[in-house]
Amino acid sequence: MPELPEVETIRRALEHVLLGRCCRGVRALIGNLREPISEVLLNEFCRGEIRGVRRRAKFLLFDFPKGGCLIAHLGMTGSFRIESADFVPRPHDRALFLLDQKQILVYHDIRRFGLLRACTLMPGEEYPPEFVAFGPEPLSPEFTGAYLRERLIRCKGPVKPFLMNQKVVVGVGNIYASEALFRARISPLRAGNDLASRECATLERAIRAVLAESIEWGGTTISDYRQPDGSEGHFALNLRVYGRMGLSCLRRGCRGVICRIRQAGRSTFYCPGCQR
DNA sequence: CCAAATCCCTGCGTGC
DNA sequence: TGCACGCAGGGATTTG
Repeated sequence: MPELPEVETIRRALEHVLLGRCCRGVRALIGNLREPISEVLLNEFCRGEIRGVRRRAKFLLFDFPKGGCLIAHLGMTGSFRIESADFVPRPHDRALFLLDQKQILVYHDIRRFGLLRACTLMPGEEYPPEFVAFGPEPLSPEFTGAYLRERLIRCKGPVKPFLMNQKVVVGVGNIYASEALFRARISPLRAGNDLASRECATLERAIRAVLAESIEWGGTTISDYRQPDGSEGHFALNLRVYGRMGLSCLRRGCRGVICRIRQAGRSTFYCPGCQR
């Protein structure tokens, strides 16, 4: 569930709590994630002062001395929280980062689609090598209507799954792809190469707007997602199509009813009345 | 090379 | 009450 706005919300909260703090060791608990948690590598590279908490795509990066870096992904159900050193682990807690001041950063993930991986970055290397194929950040200047047009022109398939391809643009998942297309009034079924330049520009602005707005609201809490302090994000109130199957379209003057269809194995929500 | 399908995983809601 | 089933979906992998 966590897409860019949720991960960015978590990043900001963790940065606030963790920057300058010290990690003295890591403990892996029962249960592998997407790949096994290497306690050995985590203890080698994720130790000492936490010098940065960054985000790229839906990944969080924690910077440590000597280029040490923790790559974390929340998958569908991952979350971080802070506990005191004497807490009793809960079911689905997967890893403990032992901090100073008798605190522990806990990584919790019910469905184990998440990832915790330690690596080292070479001097001057901003991101781990596995990130090279990523598309631009949607809130960065590189993400323009012209760029989107250039990519869409070679896309024969429907535009909605295309927006969720991290090689095209990162951070857009199932919820915000539907929401952005609604705002741009473009049907999710349209072939990418069918979109006019104007529509690409509209779509680019819609993606930016919906993501930026959601960050302001602290992300969308659908089921598991929580901010690190346990509070919910409130963007769910602003969702206009996602999860609204059978309900009437919220666009003024539109009498349409929101449909749910299946695209590339995922639910897509849209209004056939005003998305063309 | 691209796109669609499959798999991973667990909790929850539904229907019988 | 209990159980089978479908669904949720990010991303890696497989298949077409």
